Amino acid sequence: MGEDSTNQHKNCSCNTSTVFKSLNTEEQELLNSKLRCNSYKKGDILYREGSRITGCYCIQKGILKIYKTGVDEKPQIIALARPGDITGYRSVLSNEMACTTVEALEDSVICYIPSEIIFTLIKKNSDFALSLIQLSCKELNQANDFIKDIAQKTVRERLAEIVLMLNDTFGTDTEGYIAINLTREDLSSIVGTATESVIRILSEFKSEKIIELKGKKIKILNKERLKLISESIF
Amino acid sequence: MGEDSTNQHKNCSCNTSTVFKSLNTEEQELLNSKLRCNSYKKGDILYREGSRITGCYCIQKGILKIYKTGVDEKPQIIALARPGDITGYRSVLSNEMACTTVEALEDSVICYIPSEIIFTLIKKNSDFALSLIQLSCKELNQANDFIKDIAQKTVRERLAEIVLMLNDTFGTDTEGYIAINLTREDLSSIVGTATESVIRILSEFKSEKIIELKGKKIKILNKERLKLISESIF
DNA sequence: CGGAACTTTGACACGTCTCAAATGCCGTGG
DNA sequence: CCACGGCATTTGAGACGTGTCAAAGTTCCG
Repeated sequence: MGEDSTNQHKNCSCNTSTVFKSLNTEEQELLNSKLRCNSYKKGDILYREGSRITGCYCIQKGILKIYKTGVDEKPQIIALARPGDITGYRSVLSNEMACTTVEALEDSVICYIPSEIIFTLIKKNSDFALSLIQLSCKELNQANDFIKDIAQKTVRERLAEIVLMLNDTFGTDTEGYIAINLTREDLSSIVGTATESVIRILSEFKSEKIIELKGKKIKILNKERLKLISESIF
Repeated sequence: MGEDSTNQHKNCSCNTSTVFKSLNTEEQELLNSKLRCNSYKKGDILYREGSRITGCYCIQKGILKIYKTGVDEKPQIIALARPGDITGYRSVLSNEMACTTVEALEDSVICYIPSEIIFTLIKKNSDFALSLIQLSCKELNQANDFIKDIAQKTVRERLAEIVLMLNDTFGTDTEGYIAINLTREDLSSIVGTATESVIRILSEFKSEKIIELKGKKIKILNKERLKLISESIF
């Protein structure tokens, strides 16, 4: 994991990623001088839950799946990360072991940012610190929303919601299919249900002409309907 | 709500609360000069989901219940806050509407801290900023853990877990009962289940001599057993 | 081309929710 | 101080959603 280690600072999306946008030129150069971009192949693990990490990761290309391991080693996907997102900052800033496992869903290019730089930038630039706070607050709110959903909604409603979220987050390819390849198992581990339930409900959606399926790919045909389902309105 | 508004800075737990511990004397005085302590009665609402808040709240005395409103107005409790905890900082820092409703579970004394002070302190003191980041990261991790639990564990397991959490967080009175009064409905809204399910499982625990019940009060008799249940080990 | 991993379908069991009704508790007002 | 009404708790019965297990079909990739 992590072969092809290079220092190709140019065009690193770290500089334009929302949390880093508050850095001035000098600080950006400091950041660039310490970055290290690595390539990962589909299935590679960036780090595992419980391991110590010494920096955080900014995605340049690819998609990461971030999960916690539950009962019987069953994974619960907490988030998906795409280019521009950063991960690992939580454990770095709290100086704790990683609380999630992070795995590449596709071949990816990821920038490694050593902890010291993060701490230095927080000290130097309070706007950057504020951006980080806002980022974690945003994620916290999303997490709390999902707790509400998973506690109150049916699997069908949650699945509708997740499909909409994937569509908004990852966009669609030229044919209109959502631009992310998730196994049914991954999907079930996001929704918080059994793989078979995801399969059954997806084919219900299909026969109701709400979505179209081609292998792992999903295309939304009736976004309005999906939205109503996700909001428990029939 | 919020009668008895005074400026009794003395002994305000804000100063010793973890996030404020990194302030120097001068900064603490600045903070104190802007605080405003209010009393709230059981059932009072500090603020509602969707409303704009202009500061955050530090609990001196009492317990707050923090919840989101879901389908059919059904509340989902996201957190309970006790003396020393602060709430509302998330919406303040992101400059967004409140994403939760906060209600006093008991008669409480709460310090109001205007937004400007928080922003000023972040600018002046990067350690304070770091503390805030760490706080939100901690809450984020707890939220993610709970997502994993609610997605994978049974109601029985989650209830065991919540009872243990309440015991650790709020301690016990002289008789050994957990020092918090929650209705069965509140409990169900934390665990994410129906009120009747909470009642049934609590009486199971009781007949299995794992807990003792006296009205709303719960006393843990067999902590080890409860821990095993919460970890899906039979 | 072969094997492994993933997907799909069916049958079934079980946990949990819902609804309904009875009981218990508590504060209010007479 | 007691009676009342309202709210919380408890218990039961039944329905429904979801998880589990098993087996067959399909896709993917070396």
